[in-house]
Amino acid sequence: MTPDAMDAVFLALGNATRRRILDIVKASPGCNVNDICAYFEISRIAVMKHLHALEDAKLLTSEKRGRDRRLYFNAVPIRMIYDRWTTEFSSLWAERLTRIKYAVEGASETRPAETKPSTRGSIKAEKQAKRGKRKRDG
Amino acid sequence: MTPDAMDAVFLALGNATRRRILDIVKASPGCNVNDICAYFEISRIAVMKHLHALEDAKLLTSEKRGRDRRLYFNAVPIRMIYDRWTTEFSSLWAERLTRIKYAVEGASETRPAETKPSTRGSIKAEKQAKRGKRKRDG
DNA sequence: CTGATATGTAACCATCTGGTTACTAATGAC
DNA sequence: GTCATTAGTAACCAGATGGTTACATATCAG
Repeated sequence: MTPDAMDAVFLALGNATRRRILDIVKASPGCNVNDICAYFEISRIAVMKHLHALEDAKLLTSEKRGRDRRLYFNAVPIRMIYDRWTTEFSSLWAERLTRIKYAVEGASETRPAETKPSTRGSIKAEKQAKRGKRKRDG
Repeated sequence: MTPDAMDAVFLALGNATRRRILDIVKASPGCNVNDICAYFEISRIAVMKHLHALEDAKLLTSEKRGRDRRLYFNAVPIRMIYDRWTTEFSSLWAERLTRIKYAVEGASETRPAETKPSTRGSIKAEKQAKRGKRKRDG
């Protein structure tokens, strides 16, 4: 799953109205735009923008049927994130809250420090000031 | 999990830089702000804003230690969404892609229609027009 | 055809987002 | 104490987001 696709999915889900729309379409597949509008106080155009966002994220599919646009829920993107998380973070599901414990109790003096800080890039100044001295290594 | 909390989590995850930051902190718990900055070309202030967003979403915790702010990953919010999805959408994990098939093949004449369209709210006009006249006569 | 319904498009506006620079404050090393 | 380092705050800016109104098009019911 490309980062852009992921952005689209998370951003689409990052709005309560859109999550509600998703729930509604999931509950009544084949409904049209006005059906969705009936649930909200915002304008039809606003609803359509939400629908576009959800379609961009591929969380909804739609099909033109006469005057209507029929809407359907699509679980695939959620499934893909689900899969990523279950693999990516699977160890954490096992650990549960142990990371919190670590953060509070375990971290006193040790600093695991960096893993691969590549560029040491400098925006303007700020990092230029660092050139002279370096410490904390020996 | 409150809708606002959910918004915060999804919006925090809806940005590739923030997801990368999350990965970095997860890989090196206890790192400080400058450690994170070393991975990016953007300014430290921009990184801090991302860190604030992640802390708002409770995806990161931090602890002030001398000059440094030490950062730790927190899996709880992701775990909660994970749990919501596995229960909320569990049937869909079974169905897999059948909803797509339905959308393309199954939906021909039937319209499951609404489930509880409440208000029939009207923003300004648009829905007012549904009772009386029309204007498109010129 | 006439007119109502359903969707689509365009232009506008306020606020949020993600970035910047400039400056301030606290702490650690010598 | 002095000064570099780390973090925080404030003000600014371009572009995205989420909302609006006005208008346009397409289809369905007579």
